[in-house]
Amino acid sequence: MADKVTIDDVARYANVSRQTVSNVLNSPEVVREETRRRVREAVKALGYRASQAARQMRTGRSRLIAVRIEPAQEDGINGSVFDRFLHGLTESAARAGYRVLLYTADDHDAELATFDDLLGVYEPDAFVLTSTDYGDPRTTWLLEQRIPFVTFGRPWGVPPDQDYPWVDVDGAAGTAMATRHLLDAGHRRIGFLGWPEGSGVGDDRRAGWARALTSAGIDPSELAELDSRTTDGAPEGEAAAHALLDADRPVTGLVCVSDSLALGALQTRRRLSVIGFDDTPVARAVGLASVSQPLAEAAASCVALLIHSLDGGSNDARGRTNADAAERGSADTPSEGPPTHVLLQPSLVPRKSV
Amino acid sequence: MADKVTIDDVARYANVSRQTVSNVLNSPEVVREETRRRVREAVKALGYRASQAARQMRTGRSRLIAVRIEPAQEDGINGSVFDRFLHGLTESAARAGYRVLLYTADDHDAELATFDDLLGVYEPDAFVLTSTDYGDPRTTWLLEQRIPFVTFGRPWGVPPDQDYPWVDVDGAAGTAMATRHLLDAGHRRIGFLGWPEGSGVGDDRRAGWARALTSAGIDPSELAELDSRTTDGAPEGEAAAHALLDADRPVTGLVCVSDSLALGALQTRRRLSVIGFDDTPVARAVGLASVSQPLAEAAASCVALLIHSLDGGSNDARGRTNADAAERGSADTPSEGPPTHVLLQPSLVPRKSV
DNA sequence: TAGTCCGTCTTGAACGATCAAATCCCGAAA
DNA sequence: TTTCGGGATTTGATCGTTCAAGACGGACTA
Repeated sequence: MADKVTIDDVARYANVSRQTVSNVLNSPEVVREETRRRVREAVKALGYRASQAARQMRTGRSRLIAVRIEPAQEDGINGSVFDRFLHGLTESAARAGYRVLLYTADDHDAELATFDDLLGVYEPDAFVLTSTDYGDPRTTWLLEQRIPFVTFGRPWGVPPDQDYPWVDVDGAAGTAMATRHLLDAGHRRIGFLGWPEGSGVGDDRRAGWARALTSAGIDPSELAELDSRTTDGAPEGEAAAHALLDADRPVTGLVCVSDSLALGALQTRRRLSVIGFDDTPVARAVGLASVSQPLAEAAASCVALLIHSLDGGSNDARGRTNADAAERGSADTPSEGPPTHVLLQPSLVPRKSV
Repeated sequence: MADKVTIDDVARYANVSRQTVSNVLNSPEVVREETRRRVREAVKALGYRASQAARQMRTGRSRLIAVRIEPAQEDGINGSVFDRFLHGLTESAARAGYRVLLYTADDHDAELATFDDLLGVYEPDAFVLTSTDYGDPRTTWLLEQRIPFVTFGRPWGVPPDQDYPWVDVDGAAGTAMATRHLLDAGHRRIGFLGWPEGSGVGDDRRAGWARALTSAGIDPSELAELDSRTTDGAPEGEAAAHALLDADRPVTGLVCVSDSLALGALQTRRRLSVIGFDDTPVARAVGLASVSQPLAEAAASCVALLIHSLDGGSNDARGRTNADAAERGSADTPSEGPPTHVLLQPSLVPRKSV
């Protein structure tokens, strides 16, 4: 393996100084056309790539984005959601010239300690947080330290003065879409299999179902007997589905907050149309219709928001997310404004379960 | 946020020189006890942590381990295996003072290019490769460049002169265990639902099933009619299971090469004991017995092997894997010898499907 | 003709750590 | 008393890059 090619090697080869090479790479506009060409040739000929470590020493920028990898979920089959998000994140980050650094943490306190540690040692430029919850201490801490970050997931119940950039998928729109799909197929008794109250994500998805039913003319008083709350898991879903099927006026369709619960509902083997949420691999495997989150795009949006605050918005076009499909939230000034929010629309994947 | 604490700040605070502080951290044995204590206090008081970038410039070591994150598997429900492995890797690496850097690549060629790119820019100290296949160009390239790496998965069909460290789980032992479990339960007609020939992993798992049946006195000529090959997926598994159940002498038990196929077999709703492979979340969800790979330990072993070749084996005890549970392969000299191989034993998770 | 400006390029310093070599200090040996 | 040895500590140089300031030269102006 040839010895490391440094900027001096390139400079010598192109008959210019270090700084000129550096300028060609970082501020090409200050270098004369002809020189620029010569330097670029030298770079290519020698296979030069700037050492990130040296660059970081001078600029203080590591081009690293830190993400916590969650332990495989004990409670369901939804682990692959994070997996796909992480894959998208790695890909989008790479396109923008960043890399993803992983860390783990068992709880919020451990995570704060890890923040501090990482910042002291590897100095990541930003963090991406997932599964934020009510009163999450992590966002507060990062805001205080003025460390750039984005969350994948809206801030449920965070005081509005603590605003920060986030990306999320409109869960309510997803369940509403699923509900409408069942309505269109002729169903009138459409139940909801959800989590216990208190989960921002879960309550949001329930709201979408309720909204769709109400605007279809279903009497709001009817909703209570169609609604069901249980912890996540296939056995729990099976039990809850049985209860809804054995009621006086049984349901004929079921919108579920997760594929785990939906899988349980399918296992009743009763005559029932079921739609799950997250389009996990198991949904594909068993032919379960499901609401699919645009995870690759969510990841791309996260990167785009980060790049915006890191590079001051002057990033190259390659790293941009498809903004057409994104609904910008609050009426921010497009540039230089307060943090931006991106709410993406999910889609329904119909399969034989409906 | 306080300004960055440098080694000079610590030196001043403890009334020693830079180098002494550095020595306390890297070669404490050359520093006098009393000085060591004073420096350690200063480090704690100021919250000093060595900048990785500066350290890397001098030492050439990045304390980064690069891993490719695989796209969510299109073909099954086994994605979570990689997920859990990655989690374990991150955790074990952190314990040993390393961090995991992610990258993606669509094919082997793209991956080689990414190797080169990463090595030029971020200079990871090592790579962890997963899903290696016949004649994998990546291992050859890394060996040529003398870049440390480990693979999770044995080298199937690699010339013996290209030896390198690997960690794997003994799939044959897993299917043999599953088969014995069914034999013990009184089954005599135990089929195998496997992948088409040509996959190292798949052939190995089939061999374990065959071995267990043969040593239980089943006539080897009987195996052919118990064996079934199909591509991965629940529908494929369902079809194949039906075929085995509708044969002249139907099977009563089924050992499967994956949870996807096993899930399909369960969907036949016939009287049949089924055991899957990988203990994915869906197995837990539907009560499918499955062979479980010790992924956290596999990850720990990967890190241990890497640390061995990176730090010359002189790593601290914290990062060690539990070597008791590991069977060392070939008779290497423990230290300074050729690459080490670790073959781990899976375990059977019995559930209501048996 | 001299002065000013501007575009282009070069030089010196700095980022924060470690390596290699020099220095200091103290006790033992000559 | 001087010399030597060696443990403990310090000093100077270096890794590869970018920042800040300086140098150069031609054009334009006064």
